[in-house]
Amino acid sequence: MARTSQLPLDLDRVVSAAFAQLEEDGLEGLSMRRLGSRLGVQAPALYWHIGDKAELLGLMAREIYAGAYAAVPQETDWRAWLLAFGRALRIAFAGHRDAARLCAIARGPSDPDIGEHARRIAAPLVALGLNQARALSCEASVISFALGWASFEANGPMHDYLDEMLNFDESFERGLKALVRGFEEMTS
Amino acid sequence: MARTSQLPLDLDRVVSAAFAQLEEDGLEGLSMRRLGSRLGVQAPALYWHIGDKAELLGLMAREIYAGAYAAVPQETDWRAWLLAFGRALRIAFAGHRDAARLCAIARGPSDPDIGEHARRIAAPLVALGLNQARALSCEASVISFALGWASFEANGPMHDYLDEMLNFDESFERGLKALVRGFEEMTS
DNA sequence: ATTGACTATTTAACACTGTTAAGTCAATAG
DNA sequence: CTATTGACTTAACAGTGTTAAATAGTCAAT
Repeated sequence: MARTSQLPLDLDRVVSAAFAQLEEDGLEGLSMRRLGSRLGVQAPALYWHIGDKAELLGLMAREIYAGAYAAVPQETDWRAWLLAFGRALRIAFAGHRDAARLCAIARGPSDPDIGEHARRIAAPLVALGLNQARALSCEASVISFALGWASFEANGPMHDYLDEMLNFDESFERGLKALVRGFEEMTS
Repeated sequence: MARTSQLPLDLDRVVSAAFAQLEEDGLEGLSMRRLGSRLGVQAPALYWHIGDKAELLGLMAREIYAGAYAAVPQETDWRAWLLAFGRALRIAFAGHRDAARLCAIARGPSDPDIGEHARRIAAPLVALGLNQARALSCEASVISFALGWASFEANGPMHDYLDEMLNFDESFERGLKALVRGFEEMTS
Protein backbone atom coordinates (compact mmCIF):
# COMPACT_ATOMS: atom_id res chain seq x y z
CA MET A 1 0.00 0.00 0.00
CA ALA A 2 0.95 3.67 0.26
CA ARG A 3 4.56 2.87 0.08
CA THR A 4 5.79 6.28 -0.98
CA SER A 5 3.48 8.29 1.21
CA GLN A 6 6.22 8.51 3.82
CA LEU A 7 9.82 9.05 3.00
CA PRO A 8 11.73 5.85 3.64
CA LEU A 9 13.15 4.94 6.99
CA ASP A 10 16.74 5.20 7.97
CA LEU A 11 18.73 3.76 10.80
CA ASP A 12 18.53 6.86 12.97
CA ARG A 13 14.77 6.98 12.86
CA VAL A 14 14.62 3.33 13.79
CA VAL A 15 16.89 3.82 16.76
CA SER A 16 15.15 6.90 18.05
CA ALA A 17 11.77 5.25 17.65
CA ALA A 18 13.17 2.36 19.63
CA PHE A 19 14.04 4.75 22.42
CA ALA A 20 10.55 6.20 22.35
CA GLN A 21 9.11 2.71 22.48
CA LEU A 22 11.40 1.84 25.36
CA GLU A 23 10.22 4.88 27.25
CA GLU A 24 6.58 4.00 26.77
CA ASP A 25 6.46 0.28 27.33
CA GLY A 26 9.77 -0.70 28.83
CA LEU A 27 12.19 -3.30 27.63
CA GLU A 28 9.68 -6.12 27.28
CA GLY A 29 7.40 -3.84 25.30
CA LEU A 30 10.14 -3.21 22.79
CA SER A 31 9.22 -5.78 20.19
CA MET A 32 9.91 -5.62 16.49
CA ARG A 33 6.24 -5.54 15.61
CA ARG A 34 5.42 -2.75 17.98
CA LEU A 35 8.44 -0.79 16.90
CA GLY A 36 7.40 -1.30 13.30
CA SER A 37 3.86 -0.15 13.89
CA ARG A 38 5.15 2.96 15.63
CA LEU A 39 7.03 3.73 12.44
CA GLY A 40 4.04 2.90 10.25
CA VAL A 41 5.75 -0.18 8.90
CA GLN A 42 5.60 -3.93 9.22
CA ALA A 43 8.11 -5.64 11.43
CA PRO A 44 10.19 -7.34 8.73
CA ALA A 45 10.87 -3.97 7.14
CA LEU A 46 13.14 -3.22 10.06
CA TYR A 47 15.45 -5.99 8.96
CA TRP A 48 16.32 -3.95 5.94
CA HIS A 49 18.04 -1.42 8.18
CA ILE A 50 19.18 -3.74 10.91
CA GLY A 51 20.63 -7.21 11.02
CA ASP A 52 19.33 -8.27 14.33
CA LYS A 53 17.37 -7.16 17.33
CA ALA A 54 20.57 -7.58 19.28
CA GLU A 55 22.24 -5.14 16.94
CA LEU A 56 19.51 -2.62 17.61
CA LEU A 57 19.97 -2.99 21.34
CA GLY A 58 23.68 -2.61 20.83
CA LEU A 59 23.18 0.65 18.99
CA MET A 60 20.92 1.90 21.76
CA ALA A 61 23.46 1.04 24.41
CA ARG A 62 26.17 2.68 22.39
CA GLU A 63 24.10 5.84 22.20
CA ILE A 64 23.57 5.87 25.94
CA TYR A 65 27.29 5.57 26.58
CA ALA A 66 28.06 8.15 23.92
CA GLY A 67 25.69 10.57 25.61
CA ALA A 68 27.46 10.10 28.90
CA TYR A 69 30.87 10.70 27.36
CA ALA A 70 29.63 13.81 25.63
CA ALA A 71 28.18 15.16 28.85
CA VAL A 72 31.49 15.17 30.70
CA PRO A 73 32.83 18.71 30.81
CA GLN A 74 36.46 19.42 30.16
CA GLU A 75 38.42 18.89 33.33
CA THR A 76 41.95 19.69 34.39
CA ASP A 77 42.36 16.68 36.63
CA TRP A 78 41.86 13.03 35.88
CA ARG A 79 40.18 12.46 39.23
CA ALA A 80 37.68 15.21 38.50
CA TRP A 81 37.11 13.74 35.06
CA LEU A 82 36.37 10.30 36.49
CA LEU A 83 33.95 11.74 38.99
CA ALA A 84 32.15 13.72 36.31
CA PHE A 85 32.10 10.67 34.09
CA GLY A 86 30.57 8.54 36.80
CA ARG A 87 27.86 11.09 37.46
CA ALA A 88 27.17 11.47 33.75
CA LEU A 89 26.77 7.71 33.45
CA ARG A 90 24.36 7.65 36.33
CA ILE A 91 22.30 10.38 34.71
CA ALA A 92 22.43 8.61 31.36
CA PHE A 93 21.24 5.35 32.87
CA ALA A 94 18.51 7.06 34.80
CA GLY A 95 17.49 9.04 31.74
CA HIS A 96 16.00 6.13 29.85
CA ARG A 97 13.63 3.59 31.27
CA ASP A 98 15.28 0.17 31.70
CA ALA A 99 18.56 1.58 30.47
CA ALA A 100 20.57 -0.47 32.92
CA ARG A 101 18.97 -3.74 31.91
CA LEU A 102 19.39 -2.81 28.30
CA CYS A 103 23.10 -2.08 28.70
CA ALA A 104 23.64 -5.21 30.73
CA ILE A 105 22.10 -7.32 27.97
CA ALA A 106 23.33 -5.52 24.90
CA ARG A 107 26.41 -6.64 23.13
CA GLY A 108 29.24 -4.24 22.57
CA PRO A 109 30.53 -2.76 19.36
CA SER A 110 31.50 -5.14 16.61
CA ASP A 111 34.11 -2.59 15.80
CA PRO A 112 36.87 -3.98 13.64
CA ASP A 113 39.42 -1.22 14.26
CA ILE A 114 40.12 -2.39 17.75
CA GLY A 115 42.93 -0.21 19.00
CA GLU A 116 41.46 2.98 17.64
CA HIS A 117 38.26 2.78 19.62
CA ALA A 118 40.12 2.04 22.81
CA ARG A 119 42.40 4.97 22.17
CA ARG A 120 39.49 7.31 21.61
CA ILE A 121 37.81 6.12 24.79
CA ALA A 122 40.92 6.57 26.84
CA ALA A 123 41.84 9.88 25.26
CA PRO A 124 40.39 12.26 27.86
CA LEU A 125 42.30 10.55 30.65
CA VAL A 126 45.48 10.19 28.66
CA ALA A 127 45.32 13.91 27.99
CA LEU A 128 45.29 14.40 31.74
CA GLY A 129 48.41 12.40 32.35
CA LEU A 130 47.45 8.75 32.71
CA ASN A 131 48.93 6.10 30.48
CA GLN A 132 46.48 4.23 28.33
CA ALA A 133 46.35 0.95 30.21
CA ARG A 134 45.68 2.72 33.46
CA ALA A 135 43.10 4.98 31.84
CA LEU A 136 41.19 2.01 30.48
CA SER A 137 41.38 0.24 33.78
CA CYS A 138 40.02 3.21 35.72
CA GLU A 139 37.29 3.85 33.22
CA ALA A 140 36.26 0.22 33.27
CA SER A 141 35.91 0.42 37.03
CA VAL A 142 33.81 3.55 36.94
CA ILE A 143 31.60 2.17 34.19
CA SER A 144 31.18 -1.06 36.11
CA PHE A 145 30.28 0.77 39.26
CA ALA A 146 27.74 3.00 37.57
CA LEU A 147 26.23 0.21 35.51
CA GLY A 148 26.03 -2.11 38.46
CA TRP A 149 24.55 0.59 40.60
CA ALA A 150 21.90 1.33 38.02
CA SER A 151 21.02 -2.35 37.77
CA PHE A 152 20.93 -2.60 41.51
CA GLU A 153 18.81 0.49 41.89
CA ALA A 154 16.44 -0.29 39.04
CA ASN A 155 15.50 -3.53 40.74
CA GLY A 156 12.00 -2.64 41.82
CA PRO A 157 11.38 -4.72 44.93
CA MET A 158 14.95 -4.31 46.08
CA HIS A 159 14.57 -0.59 45.73
CA ASP A 160 11.26 -0.49 47.53
CA TYR A 161 12.52 -2.29 50.52
CA LEU A 162 15.90 -0.63 50.75
CA ASP A 163 14.96 2.96 50.18
CA GLU A 164 13.75 3.34 53.71
CA MET A 165 17.23 2.63 55.00
CA LEU A 166 19.45 3.73 52.16
CA ASN A 167 19.71 7.03 50.37
CA PHE A 168 20.53 5.95 46.85
CA ASP A 169 21.78 9.29 45.55
CA GLU A 170 24.02 9.86 48.50
CA SER A 171 25.30 6.30 48.58
CA PHE A 172 26.15 6.37 44.90
CA GLU A 173 28.04 9.57 45.41
CA ARG A 174 29.93 8.14 48.37
CA GLY A 175 30.82 5.01 46.46
CA LEU A 176 31.99 6.90 43.43
CA LYS A 177 34.08 9.24 45.50
CA ALA A 178 35.57 6.34 47.38
CA LEU A 179 36.48 4.59 44.16
CA VAL A 180 38.21 7.61 42.68
CA ARG A 181 39.98 8.53 45.87
CA GLY A 182 41.14 4.96 46.06
CA PHE A 183 42.67 5.30 42.63
CA GLU A 184 44.34 8.49 43.70
CA GLU A 185 45.98 6.70 46.58
CA MET A 186 47.41 4.07 44.30
CA THR A 187 49.20 6.57 42.13
CA SER A 188 50.97 8.47 44.85
CA MET B 1 1.02 -41.13 31.79
CA ALA B 2 3.39 -42.54 34.37
CA ARG B 3 2.63 -39.85 36.85
CA THR B 4 3.85 -41.67 39.90
CA SER B 5 6.92 -43.19 38.34
CA GLN B 6 8.91 -40.25 39.65
CA LEU B 7 8.42 -38.72 43.01
CA PRO B 8 6.85 -35.28 42.61
CA LEU B 9 8.88 -32.19 41.99
CA ASP B 10 9.69 -29.61 44.56
CA LEU B 11 10.97 -26.08 44.31
CA ASP B 12 14.58 -27.01 44.97
CA ARG B 13 14.71 -29.51 42.13
CA VAL B 14 13.18 -26.95 39.80
CA VAL B 15 15.74 -24.33 40.72
CA SER B 16 18.71 -26.63 40.47
CA ALA B 17 17.50 -27.99 37.15
CA ALA B 18 17.22 -24.41 36.01
CA PHE B 19 20.87 -23.90 36.90
CA ALA B 20 21.82 -26.99 34.98
CA GLN B 21 19.83 -25.76 32.01
CA LEU B 22 21.48 -22.36 32.27
CA GLU B 23 24.89 -23.98 32.23
CA GLU B 24 24.08 -26.00 29.15
CA ASP B 25 22.24 -23.58 26.92
CA GLY B 26 22.70 -20.15 28.44
CA LEU B 27 20.06 -17.67 29.41
CA GLU B 28 18.14 -17.75 26.15
CA GLY B 29 18.05 -21.52 26.27
CA LEU B 30 16.38 -21.42 29.65
CA SER B 31 12.78 -21.77 28.59
CA MET B 32 9.95 -23.25 30.56
CA ARG B 33 9.41 -26.05 28.09
CA ARG B 34 13.03 -27.06 28.00
CA LEU B 35 13.28 -26.84 31.75
CA GLY B 36 10.18 -28.98 32.01
CA SER B 37 11.48 -31.60 29.64
CA ARG B 38 14.71 -31.78 31.60
CA LEU B 39 12.62 -32.63 34.63
CA GLY B 40 10.48 -35.11 32.70
CA VAL B 41 7.47 -32.89 32.95
CA GLN B 42 5.38 -30.58 30.79
CA ALA B 43 6.00 -26.86 31.05
CA PRO B 44 2.76 -25.88 32.81
CA ALA B 45 3.57 -28.25 35.64
CA LEU B 46 6.27 -25.83 36.70
CA TYR B 47 3.63 -23.25 37.48
CA TRP B 48 2.48 -25.36 40.35
CA HIS B 49 5.75 -24.71 42.13
CA ILE B 50 6.44 -21.26 40.79
CA GLY B 51 4.31 -18.22 40.09
CA ASP B 52 6.29 -16.80 37.29
CA LYS B 53 9.41 -17.22 35.24
CA ALA B 54 10.57 -13.97 36.78
CA GLU B 55 10.18 -15.54 40.20
CA LEU B 56 12.36 -18.43 39.12
CA LEU B 57 15.05 -16.07 37.90
CA GLY B 58 14.74 -14.20 41.18
CA LEU B 59 15.33 -17.39 43.13
CA MET B 60 18.35 -18.18 41.02
CA ALA B 61 19.81 -14.74 41.56
CA ARG B 62 19.15 -15.03 45.25
CA GLU B 63 21.03 -18.31 45.33
CA ILE B 64 23.99 -16.79 43.55
CA TYR B 65 24.15 -13.97 46.07
CA ALA B 66 23.65 -16.35 48.95
CA GLY B 67 26.55 -18.43 47.73
CA ALA B 68 28.77 -15.38 47.69
CA TYR B 69 27.78 -14.38 51.21
CA ALA B 70 28.42 -17.87 52.45
CA ALA B 71 31.84 -17.95 50.85
CA VAL B 72 33.13 -14.95 52.77
CA PRO B 73 35.38 -16.17 55.57
CA GLN B 74 35.17 -14.64 58.98
CA GLU B 75 37.20 -11.49 59.11
CA THR B 76 38.37 -9.22 61.89
CA ASP B 77 38.25 -6.04 59.88
CA TRP B 78 35.40 -4.56 57.87
CA ARG B 79 37.74 -3.61 55.05
CA ALA B 80 38.99 -7.14 54.77
CA TRP B 81 35.41 -8.36 54.82
CA LEU B 82 34.42 -6.08 51.97
CA LEU B 83 37.40 -7.18 49.90
CA ALA B 84 36.60 -10.81 50.49
CA PHE B 85 32.96 -10.18 49.69
CA GLY B 86 33.81 -8.49 46.42
CA ARG B 87 36.05 -11.36 45.39
CA ALA B 88 33.42 -13.89 46.38
CA LEU B 89 30.87 -12.08 44.27
CA ARG B 90 33.18 -12.11 41.31
CA ILE B 91 33.71 -15.82 41.70
CA ALA B 92 29.99 -16.40 42.11
CA PHE B 93 29.18 -14.46 38.96
CA ALA B 94 31.88 -16.21 37.01
CA GLY B 95 30.76 -19.55 38.37
CA HIS B 96 27.52 -19.75 36.41
CA ARG B 97 27.15 -19.03 32.75
CA ASP B 98 25.31 -15.76 32.09
CA ALA B 99 25.08 -15.12 35.81
CA ALA B 100 25.66 -11.41 35.43
CA ARG B 101 22.91 -10.96 32.88
CA LEU B 102 20.64 -13.07 35.01
CA CYS B 103 21.27 -10.98 38.11
CA ALA B 104 20.90 -7.75 36.19
CA ILE B 105 17.50 -8.85 34.92
CA ALA B 106 16.14 -10.69 37.92
CA ARG B 107 13.96 -8.97 40.42
CA GLY B 108 14.85 -8.98 44.07
CA PRO B 109 13.17 -10.70 46.96
CA SER B 110 9.50 -10.01 47.50
CA ASP B 111 10.31 -10.38 51.13
CA PRO B 112 7.66 -8.90 53.38
CA ASP B 113 9.75 -8.66 56.53
CA ILE B 114 11.71 -5.77 55.23
CA GLY B 115 13.93 -4.65 58.07
CA GLU B 116 14.90 -8.15 59.04
CA HIS B 117 16.47 -9.02 55.72
CA ALA B 118 18.42 -5.78 55.65
CA ARG B 119 19.65 -6.44 59.15
CA ARG B 120 20.79 -9.93 58.27
CA ILE B 121 22.60 -8.65 55.22
CA ALA B 122 24.35 -5.93 57.14
CA ALA B 123 25.14 -8.14 60.09
CA PRO B 124 28.72 -9.11 59.22
CA LEU B 125 29.74 -5.50 58.84
CA VAL B 126 27.81 -4.31 61.86
CA ALA B 127 29.63 -6.95 63.87
CA LEU B 128 32.88 -5.36 62.75
CA GLY B 129 31.94 -1.90 63.94
CA LEU B 130 29.99 -0.17 61.19
CA ASN B 131 26.53 1.19 61.79
CA GLN B 132 23.80 -0.34 59.71
CA ALA B 133 23.25 2.50 57.27
CA ARG B 134 26.90 2.68 56.47
CA ALA B 135 27.17 -1.07 56.21
CA LEU B 136 24.34 -1.22 53.68
CA SER B 137 25.80 1.64 51.72
CA CYS B 138 29.23 0.03 51.48
CA GLU B 139 27.81 -3.33 50.58
CA ALA B 140 25.64 -1.80 47.91
CA SER B 141 28.70 -0.22 46.38
CA VAL B 142 30.68 -3.44 46.38
CA ILE B 143 27.78 -5.39 44.94
CA SER B 144 27.27 -2.78 42.27
CA PHE B 145 30.91 -2.81 41.36
CA ALA B 146 31.10 -6.58 41.15
CA LEU B 147 27.82 -6.92 39.28
CA GLY B 148 28.67 -4.16 36.86
CA TRP B 149 32.09 -5.61 36.31
CA ALA B 150 30.68 -9.00 35.57
CA SER B 151 28.21 -7.52 33.09
CA PHE B 152 30.98 -5.52 31.54
CA GLU B 153 33.28 -8.47 31.31
CA ALA B 154 30.65 -10.93 30.10
CA ASN B 155 30.02 -8.76 27.08
CA GLY B 156 31.60 -10.91 24.42
CA PRO B 157 32.73 -8.47 21.74
CA MET B 158 33.73 -5.89 24.32
CA HIS B 159 35.80 -8.51 26.04
CA ASP B 160 37.42 -9.70 22.87
CA TYR B 161 38.57 -6.32 21.85
CA LEU B 162 39.65 -5.09 25.25
CA ASP B 163 41.49 -8.10 26.56
CA GLU B 164 44.54 -7.29 24.55
CA MET B 165 44.94 -4.05 26.41
CA LEU B 166 43.31 -4.75 29.73
CA ASN B 167 43.97 -7.44 32.27
CA PHE B 168 40.51 -8.09 33.63
CA ASP B 169 41.50 -9.96 36.76
CA GLU B 170 44.07 -7.41 37.74
CA SER B 171 41.86 -4.45 36.92
CA PHE B 172 38.99 -5.84 38.95
CA GLU B 173 41.30 -6.30 41.87
CA ARG B 174 42.62 -2.77 41.54
CA GLY B 175 39.14 -1.31 41.33
CA LEU B 176 37.91 -3.26 44.31
CA LYS B 177 40.89 -2.29 46.38
CA ALA B 178 40.49 1.33 45.37
CA LEU B 179 36.86 1.29 46.37
CA VAL B 180 37.50 -0.19 49.78
CA ARG B 181 40.48 2.01 50.45
CA GLY B 182 38.36 4.97 49.51
CA PHE B 183 35.82 3.95 52.12
CA GLU B 184 38.57 3.63 54.64
CA GLU B 185 39.63 7.19 53.95
CA MET B 186 36.16 8.46 54.56
CA THR B 187 35.93 6.99 58.03
CA SER B 188 39.13 8.33 59.37
C1' DA C 1 -16.09 -49.52 50.30
C1' DT C 2 -17.35 -45.08 48.66
C1' DT C 3 -17.27 -40.42 48.59
C1' DG C 4 -14.85 -36.33 48.51
C1' DA C 5 -11.14 -33.22 48.72
C1' DC C 6 -6.47 -32.10 47.67
C1' DT C 7 -2.05 -32.46 45.09
C1' DA C 8 0.32 -32.58 41.01
C1' DT C 9 0.21 -33.06 36.54
C1' DT C 10 -1.56 -33.21 31.45
C1' DT C 11 -3.55 -31.46 27.18
C1' DA C 12 -5.14 -27.66 24.52
C1' DA C 13 -5.05 -23.24 23.55
C1' DC C 14 -4.03 -18.03 23.34
C1' DA C 15 -1.49 -14.22 22.20
C1' DC C 16 2.78 -13.19 21.52
C1' DT C 17 7.95 -13.25 19.94
C1' DG C 18 12.22 -12.92 16.46
C1' DT C 19 13.19 -14.05 11.99
C1' DT C 20 13.23 -15.76 7.04
C1' DA C 21 11.46 -16.36 2.25
C1' DA C 22 9.09 -14.83 -1.39
C1' DG C 23 6.40 -11.54 -3.60
C1' DT C 24 5.32 -6.53 -4.86
C1' DC C 25 5.46 -1.88 -6.16
C1' DA C 26 7.98 2.63 -7.11
C1' DA C 27 11.86 4.86 -8.75
C1' DT C 28 15.96 5.00 -11.23
C1' DA C 29 19.56 3.81 -14.89
C1' DG C 30 20.84 2.35 -19.44
C1' DC D 1 11.03 0.67 -22.74
C1' DT D 2 13.31 -2.50 -20.05
C1' DA D 3 16.11 -3.99 -16.16
C1' DT D 4 17.78 -3.32 -11.77
C1' DT D 5 17.72 -1.98 -7.35
C1' DG D 6 15.64 -0.15 -2.90
C1' DA D 7 12.27 -0.62 0.43
C1' DC D 8 8.71 -2.70 1.75
C1' DT D 9 4.55 -6.35 2.33
C1' DT D 10 2.39 -10.71 3.19
C1' DA D 11 2.74 -15.31 4.81
C1' DA D 12 4.76 -18.40 7.44
C1' DC D 13 7.82 -21.03 10.88
C1' DA D 14 9.30 -22.32 15.17
C1' DG D 15 9.35 -20.99 19.52
C1' DT D 16 7.91 -18.23 23.88
C1' DG D 17 5.30 -17.43 28.65
C1' DT D 18 1.09 -18.35 30.50
C1' DT D 19 -3.81 -19.74 31.54
C1' DA D 20 -7.99 -22.85 31.75
C1' DA D 21 -9.84 -27.10 31.97
C1' DA D 22 -9.57 -31.89 32.37
C1' DT D 23 -7.44 -35.82 34.74
C1' DA D 24 -5.06 -39.15 37.55
C1' DG D 25 -3.27 -40.38 42.07
C1' DT D 26 -3.45 -40.22 47.14
C1' DC D 27 -5.37 -39.71 51.34
C1' DA D 28 -9.09 -38.99 55.05
C1' DA D 29 -13.64 -39.44 56.59
C1' DT D 30 -18.02 -41.37 56.33
